[in-house]
Amino acid sequence: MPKEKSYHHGDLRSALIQAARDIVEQKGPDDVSLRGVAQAAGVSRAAPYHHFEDKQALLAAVAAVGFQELADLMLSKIVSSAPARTQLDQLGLGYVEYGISNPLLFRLMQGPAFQVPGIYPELDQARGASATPLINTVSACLSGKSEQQIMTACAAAWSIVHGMAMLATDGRLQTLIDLTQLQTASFSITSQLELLRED
Amino acid sequence: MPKEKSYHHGDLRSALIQAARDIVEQKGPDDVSLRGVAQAAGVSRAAPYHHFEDKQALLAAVAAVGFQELADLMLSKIVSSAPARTQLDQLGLGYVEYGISNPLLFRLMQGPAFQVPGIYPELDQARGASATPLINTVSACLSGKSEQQIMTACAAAWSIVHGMAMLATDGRLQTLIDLTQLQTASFSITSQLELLRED
DNA sequence: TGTACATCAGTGAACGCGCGTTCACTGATGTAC
DNA sequence: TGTACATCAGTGAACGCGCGTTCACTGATGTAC
Repeated sequence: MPKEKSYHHGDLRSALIQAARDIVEQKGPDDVSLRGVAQAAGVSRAAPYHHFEDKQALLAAVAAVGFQELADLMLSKIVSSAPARTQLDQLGLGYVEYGISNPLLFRLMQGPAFQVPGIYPELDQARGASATPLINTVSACLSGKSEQQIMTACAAAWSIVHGMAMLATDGRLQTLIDLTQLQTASFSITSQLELLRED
Repeated sequence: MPKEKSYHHGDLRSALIQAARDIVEQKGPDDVSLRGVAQAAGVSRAAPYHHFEDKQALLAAVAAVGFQELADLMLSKIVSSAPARTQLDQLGLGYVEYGISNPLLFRLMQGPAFQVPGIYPELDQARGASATPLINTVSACLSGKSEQQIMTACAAAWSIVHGMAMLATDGRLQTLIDLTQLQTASFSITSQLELLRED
C-alpha cells in the first residue's frame, strides 16, 4: 500500500508493529531486537525511534494488538442466542484457541512487563477490553449472586482458560489430552469441571 | 560450610545453583547472567564452566530444584486421612502457593525452554515428579472412570491451578479477588468451580 | 611416611558479538504568502 | 501558481556496554609406589 520507492515509508509505524509481531511469533519474545525489526521492515536502525520511544514501547504496541485480537476472537465465538453458560464456554474456547494459535505472542502479552497499568494507555485499554467479556458473561451466569461470588467465579473461569492456554502452548497439556478436541465446538470447558465434583 | 579461605570452594555447584536462584527471584529469569551468578558466588567468571556445560544447563538445574520444591510442598499439604477430593484441593493450593511464593522462579520453571524433555534428565525427572501427585489424586477421585475422562479431568485441574498461579504472580488476579483467601486452609478450589455449573 | 605426578577446580585476561541508543545529517513534504 | 522555509521521517556511522565463552595458567588435592 505505500508508494513503491518513496523516501518516506508511508506507514512505518504499522509496518514495524507487524514486523515485530512476526519476529515475536517466529523467534520468541526474548529474541526480538529492534535492529532485526527495522531490518525486517526494510528501514535503517534508527528509523523506529521516530515512531516509538524505545524497544519496550514497540513491544507494548505489539502486545496491545494481541489483546485486541484476543478480545475480537472471543467475542466472535459467542452465539448471542445461546444461554449464558454456553456463551461462557464459547468465550473460554476463544481464549484458549487464541493462545494456541499465537503461542509466542500470547507469551509476550502475558509477560510481567505488560501487566503494570499506567505506562502504555493503549495497552491498558486493550488488556481491559479482553477481560470485560469474560466478566460480563460470568456475571450473567450468576445473576443474583453476590459481587464477591461473581468475582471469585471470574477468577476461577479465567484461571482455567489461562492455564489451559499456557500449558497447551508449552506442549505440556498434550501429554494428557488430545488438543484437537478443544477446537471442536462440542467441547465444553465448564462441563469438564464437573468431573472434579464429588459424585 | 566450606573451609574459610580455601582455594577450592568445596561445593561450588550447589553454591552456583543457590546464587542463580536468588538472582532469578530478584531480577527475573531474563536478567540472569552467568557473570553475575559467578560474582554472587564469589568466584571467577570462568569457574562455573567446571560444573555446568553452559548457562542454560545451570538454569536447568535451578528449574529442577524448583520442581522438586514444588512437589515437596504439594505433598506436604496432603492430609492422608482426608477424602481424595479434599486432597485434590490441598494439592492444588500447594501448587498455587508455590507459584505465589516464588513468582519469578516459577516463571523460569514454566519457560518454554525447560518443557522439552530429553535434554536435562535431572530436570525431566523433577518435572515429572511434580506432576505425578496431581495425576494420582485425580485418578483416586475418579476411580472407575475411563482413562480418557481421568486425563481430561487432570488437564482441567492442572489448568486451573496453573492459571491461578500464573495470573496471581502477575498481579492480575488481585484485581478480582483477595489472594489471602487462597492461603487459608478453608478455601477450596474445586468448590469454586461449582459456581460455574448451571444451577 | 615421603615423594612424584596426574588430576581437578580454580584464576584472569581476552575475544568477539549483538545489542539499544544517539547524533549530525539529508531528502521529502506541506504550508504560508 | 510559484517560491521560501519549517517540519518531518528517513539515513548511516558510531558509542558504549554487558554478555557468553575460551584459553593458557596455577594452586590444591589425592593417589601410586
